[in-house]
Amino acid sequence: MPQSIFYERDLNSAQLEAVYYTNSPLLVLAGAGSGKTRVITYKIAYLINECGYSPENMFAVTFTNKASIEMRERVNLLLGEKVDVWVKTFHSSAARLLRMWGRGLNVEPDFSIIDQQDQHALVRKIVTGMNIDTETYRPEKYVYLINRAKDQLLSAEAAESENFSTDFYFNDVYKRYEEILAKEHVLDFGDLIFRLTRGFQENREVLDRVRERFRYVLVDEFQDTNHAQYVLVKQLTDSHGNVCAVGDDDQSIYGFRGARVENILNYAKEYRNCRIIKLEENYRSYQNILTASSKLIDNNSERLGKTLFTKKGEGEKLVFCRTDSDYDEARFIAGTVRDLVMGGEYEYRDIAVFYRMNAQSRVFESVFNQDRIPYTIVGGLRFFEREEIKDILAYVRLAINPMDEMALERIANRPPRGIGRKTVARLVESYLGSGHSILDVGEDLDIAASRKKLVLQFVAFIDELREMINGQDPPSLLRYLYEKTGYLDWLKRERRDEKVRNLEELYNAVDEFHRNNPSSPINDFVEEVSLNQGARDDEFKNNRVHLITLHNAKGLEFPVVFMAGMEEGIFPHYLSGEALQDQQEERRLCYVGMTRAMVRLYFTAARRRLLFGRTVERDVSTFLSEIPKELVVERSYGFNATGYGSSYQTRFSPLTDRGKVKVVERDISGIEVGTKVVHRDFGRGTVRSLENEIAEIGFDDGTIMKFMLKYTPLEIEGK
DNA sequence: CCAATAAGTGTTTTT
DNA sequence: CACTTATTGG
Repeated sequence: MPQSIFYERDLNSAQLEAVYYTNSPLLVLAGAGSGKTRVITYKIAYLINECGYSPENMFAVTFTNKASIEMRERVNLLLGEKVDVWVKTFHSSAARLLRMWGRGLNVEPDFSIIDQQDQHALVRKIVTGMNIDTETYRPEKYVYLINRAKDQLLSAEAAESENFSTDFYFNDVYKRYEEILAKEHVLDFGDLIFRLTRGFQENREVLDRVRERFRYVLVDEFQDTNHAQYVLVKQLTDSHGNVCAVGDDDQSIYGFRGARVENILNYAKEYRNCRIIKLEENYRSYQNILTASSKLIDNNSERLGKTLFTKKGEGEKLVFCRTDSDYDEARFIAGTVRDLVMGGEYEYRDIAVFYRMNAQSRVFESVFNQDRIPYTIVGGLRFFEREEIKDILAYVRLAINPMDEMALERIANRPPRGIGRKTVARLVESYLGSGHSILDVGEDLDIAASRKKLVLQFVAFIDELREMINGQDPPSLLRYLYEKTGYLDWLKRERRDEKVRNLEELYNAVDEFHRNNPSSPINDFVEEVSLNQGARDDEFKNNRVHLITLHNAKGLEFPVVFMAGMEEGIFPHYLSGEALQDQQEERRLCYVGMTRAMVRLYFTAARRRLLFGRTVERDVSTFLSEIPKELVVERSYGFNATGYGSSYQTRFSPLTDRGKVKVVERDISGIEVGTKVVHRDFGRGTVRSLENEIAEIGFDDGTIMKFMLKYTPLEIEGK
């Protein structure tokens, strides 16, 4: 029984119009914090409850996994049950459709998906193989160009005839790259969209079937679509025009991966009768934050132009603090976080620190650890990008797709089993090279007998794994894989404790996947992971400060936001390019960051910063000079400042100095090595060592910290 | 033929 | 700093 939804109560008039309007294609220009997710979710509910669409007719597409998870949750909440609405990222929808239709869309149904790391390794191999100098002809440049070509729906042949790149070797590299991918049944991220649009073009019946199913399409963050994605949306909708795109040109921050803001403009032109609705009331931030961000973004030209307003009051002034070093910057933020939380008004989870580069998170990690401030890093070195995880998954990949040479090369000798580079090269040459899979390797293999035995053993194991995929449940398969390969033992022998823990965590993830999807084969897990869907979703459950890149922060909001590293060269980043387009994209990124803040917004900049092993001096970011002075108060921190400064350590480190923490000695009986515990702020973990009532605890997310048990808010799990 | 060690080099943002 | 390549020793 669908619960009743009070559209008039929950939505303002512009939002309401956007939800109710169904007569033609709709473009919603939604300013930051103007309730765009609300519009999309209510519109889905409205279409289902009032317009006769069924849930499986709906297709809502987003860019990030985070956004899709959140939207799916909100749709389910609104409709009162788990419904079969497709809410997915572009890439995972494309992967799913390609798998569903397989050869109907001219792809091999067993294809593997490679990420940028794999792409890079492959291109490097190609370039080396061509005997070109990798210094002057850099693999990362070719990866970039290939990806951009695919965003433009340009095959290797088309790229050549259209003179896509003037690089001397580009066309050769791209062609060779495509040959290898085709031979190995491998697709990269760009292919997922490219091959789907091409498949639709070549097989109209399939496209018609898909259109019959998806009768209404909603696109979130439309300003981030690239050409290929734009074409895909058109293919799906131009027959019926049931499409609603939501976006904000001021928040376009993915130009570097082919996103085109112009799509927003073209959309209105190309879809005749397109209706445009602007959402301009901001529900998130106080006026000062809104004014400051508006003034900043005013410096960009070529905007569609929206005027955001809020009914909230002025609110707090923004704060700017210049520190001597990056460490002081982190200490200032840590101290302020502590003050805010001690003040009782905010919790750790209300606070976020934004930065331009992942590398900046290190200092925060170190200082926050010292100061016992619980934090979580969003993005960064992702769990599924770690070496050991990719190794194990490569075994599964190879078992699923025995043509996958990249997977083979990755794990043939991990753990070391006497199958080195040369031997692998020979295998590749005589089998994969001639269209056979690794499973075809037999006695006729032309290498020394001792080595041949090793290879045949390895092949037999992969074959065995392949059989298990259908016969065994994923967790058992994984456990068997750990043991039979000796991978886990190898790591233990090498004392790579963290990697061992990560493999245990991988097992847990597979186990959880299996519980949630009892009938799904491990293939589905691998696919989720390949598309980075497997991101742990418990991030928000724990009460922690969020450390997050500006790009990852899009779509989120926090009462308190720190924007760190506001220094020329870092933000705007010195590699972002001189072109006006690039500068403006950096400014939009700054705008995105600022508009995440609800109540308090802090900027920090360090005079000196240790970057890549070198100390560099930097000026304050020009972006700060674009914000009206009267909205900002300056705070100082450092040797000459009062209050904080170099005396910080002695003043702050014992918690009791602050006078606000009651010290109660805690009962520590029952805690020993191996005990599973729950920390008030840090969540679940296991005691790794215990000495003089000081315990070292390894938390589930991999962080390790030491605590004096008497003073630590710790419970034994389940007690 | 393979693994461990030393020297050298280029550093964004993400599906 | 982290990651790749060159060298040496097993």
